[in-house]
Amino acid sequence: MTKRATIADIAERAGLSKGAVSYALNGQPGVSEATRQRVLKLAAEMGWRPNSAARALSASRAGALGLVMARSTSLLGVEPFFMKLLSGIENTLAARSTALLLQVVPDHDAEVEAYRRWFAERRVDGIFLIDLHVEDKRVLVLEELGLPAVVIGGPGHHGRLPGVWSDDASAMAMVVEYLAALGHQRVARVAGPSGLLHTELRGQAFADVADRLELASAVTVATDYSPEQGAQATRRLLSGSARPTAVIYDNDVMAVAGTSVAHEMGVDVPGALSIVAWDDSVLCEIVHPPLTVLSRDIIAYGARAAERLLAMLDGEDVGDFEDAMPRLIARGSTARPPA
Amino acid sequence: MTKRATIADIAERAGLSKGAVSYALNGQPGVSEATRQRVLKLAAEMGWRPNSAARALSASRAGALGLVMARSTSLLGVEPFFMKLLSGIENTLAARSTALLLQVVPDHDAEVEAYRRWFAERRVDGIFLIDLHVEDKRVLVLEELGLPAVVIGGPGHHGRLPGVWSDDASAMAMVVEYLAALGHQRVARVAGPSGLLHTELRGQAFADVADRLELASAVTVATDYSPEQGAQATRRLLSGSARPTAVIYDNDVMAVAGTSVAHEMGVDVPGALSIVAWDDSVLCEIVHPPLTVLSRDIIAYGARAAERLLAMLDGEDVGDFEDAMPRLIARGSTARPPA
DNA sequence: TCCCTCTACTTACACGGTTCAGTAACGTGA
DNA sequence: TCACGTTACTGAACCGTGTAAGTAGAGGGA
Repeated sequence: MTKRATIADIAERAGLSKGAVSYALNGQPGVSEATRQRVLKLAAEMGWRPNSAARALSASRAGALGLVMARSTSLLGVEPFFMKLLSGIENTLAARSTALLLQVVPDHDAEVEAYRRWFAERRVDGIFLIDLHVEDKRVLVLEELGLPAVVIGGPGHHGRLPGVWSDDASAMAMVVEYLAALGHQRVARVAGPSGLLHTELRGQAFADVADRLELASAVTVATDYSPEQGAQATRRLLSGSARPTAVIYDNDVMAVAGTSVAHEMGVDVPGALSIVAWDDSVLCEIVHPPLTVLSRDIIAYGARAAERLLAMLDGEDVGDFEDAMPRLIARGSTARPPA
Repeated sequence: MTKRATIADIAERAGLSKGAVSYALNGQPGVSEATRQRVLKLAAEMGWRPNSAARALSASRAGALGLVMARSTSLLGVEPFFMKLLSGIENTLAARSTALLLQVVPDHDAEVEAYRRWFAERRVDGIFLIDLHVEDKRVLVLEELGLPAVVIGGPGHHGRLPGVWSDDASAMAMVVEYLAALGHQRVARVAGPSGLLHTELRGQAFADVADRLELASAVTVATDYSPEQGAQATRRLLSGSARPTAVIYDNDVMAVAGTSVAHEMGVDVPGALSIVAWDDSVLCEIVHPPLTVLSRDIIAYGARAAERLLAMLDGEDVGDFEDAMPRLIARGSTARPPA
């Protein structure tokens, strides 16, 4: 059982007062350079680390940020997106030795409840808000509480909170233009849940570009992001009379599920059907054929969000941030449509 | 901007001292029932919640538990296992309003560093240790620090810390016996990283049961759990002269990757090759054919671990816990071997 | 010599909750 | 009437840091 040293212990060993030791440790003026070095050396020897509770109490700063994931248990963890985002956030936070509090809840009501509790208990200094919805009530709650937050998602619907997003509309245009250039006239889209802002933005962009390019058909099917619904949507699309020759999936797991359904129905990919997945992951590379994807650096994306939230807590006036546009990585799942 | 009430605010409004209010709020004797009700009502009205830092400082208890994930970025988030485990842990913690601190690091050295920091800063009261290795140095560090912890993994190699595990050896025996009963004589195993305890336990069990059943061949290929290596291992196995007729994969994503490789090489599943995946997920259900799996209730598993860690912090003497044996769910990927 | 400034500290208090040691007020039994 | 116990509180100390305010001593200029 290791003992944990306090400032008082160091002060006693150094023959100084607690105050002087505190100044020395925090790089504040008020102690001589010789004393400072002596104190720092002593503190390192004794393995001193500030007690986070004491510091939080004194500074009225928790030294922690919070992230709540509202996900039904069935959807949980099938998408690599979150773990990558978390990893990116962590990289930045660890460097500033700020902790991350995580909570998994079933819905937005529970999420709001978690925010209120964290706020009232002063557990966190700020929040990462993910899965932004259209007219998202969570934004209102955070604004009302005055709890600093960065919204991962946008543009729009994030109120006065700074947002971080990637340009989904342009990316969607790029994909559809690419498919049209290959000769596809009947393009379908297997979308995420309809309340989600980026689902709506992509949907709008999809309709706009299909209109502009005068495609013969541009159908959208809404899902809950789960592979089951992705498979089901694919079955429906491939069973219809005017079967699409290309399908764009809103996430990687649905694209993998869709590819599997195509096999099952004897539809050749990419000979008879081209497939594009939004967000890359190892999954997309190992299915047969490997999937053409829209790839983002999600880890960097998380890091950007964390940097902005930290800057916000330092009193900086941070604005919105638009990440680099997703890259289109063509693999084996896209080709010219059948003649 | 909502204001946060303190005990002093309540005391003033109630015309009492801070001490009396504290007794009333915590159900301690020393106040009349009438006063207690008045204080509780006032506290609810004012939206009072204990300041976690103040309580932590006073009680020398952080009110938080920690979990560190040591994973290389490429492996990150492809396995549904962790999110389910987290969800199970959270369910239990939320009920006791204990927070969970999460950190993602690249390796065990960084993980140990995180433990030391959390301990020195008094940020957490306990730790969930995951991915137990053979002769795991993290166990030694936690024991040395005297930081309470529950080890998710075992049996064995978890020192004096309580462990929570599922009976992988019996499960492995069950699967191999099932395959042998179908008529398979050449069974292969695509395993996880060799240092991991459950990889070793499963490997030992695999060898034992193959021996006992006098199988013609029982090869094991080690991987890093990634779908790439799963695919590569499958290619090697299917290219050899004495090709196996059944393969057991240590996780779901490698099994999916392996199925894809079989398609790519024109090997029919399950006609020419049977496939079994360890740990179920939606992924296994949506590939073609759906995979026969070993299924565990991972959410419940996480909940059990959390309950035990909380009990430990309450001073109870908790022992080890062996979870229910994984269930074998036969789907379309297993059949009699070719004649 | 006196006064002023600067350095290098010390002292004291605040943060918000818990808890221990009093202490009035009241009832009770002899 | 007094000793005694109980109830329902109050006041103060404590947890470990951070920081504003105060102070001794040195040094310098007139």
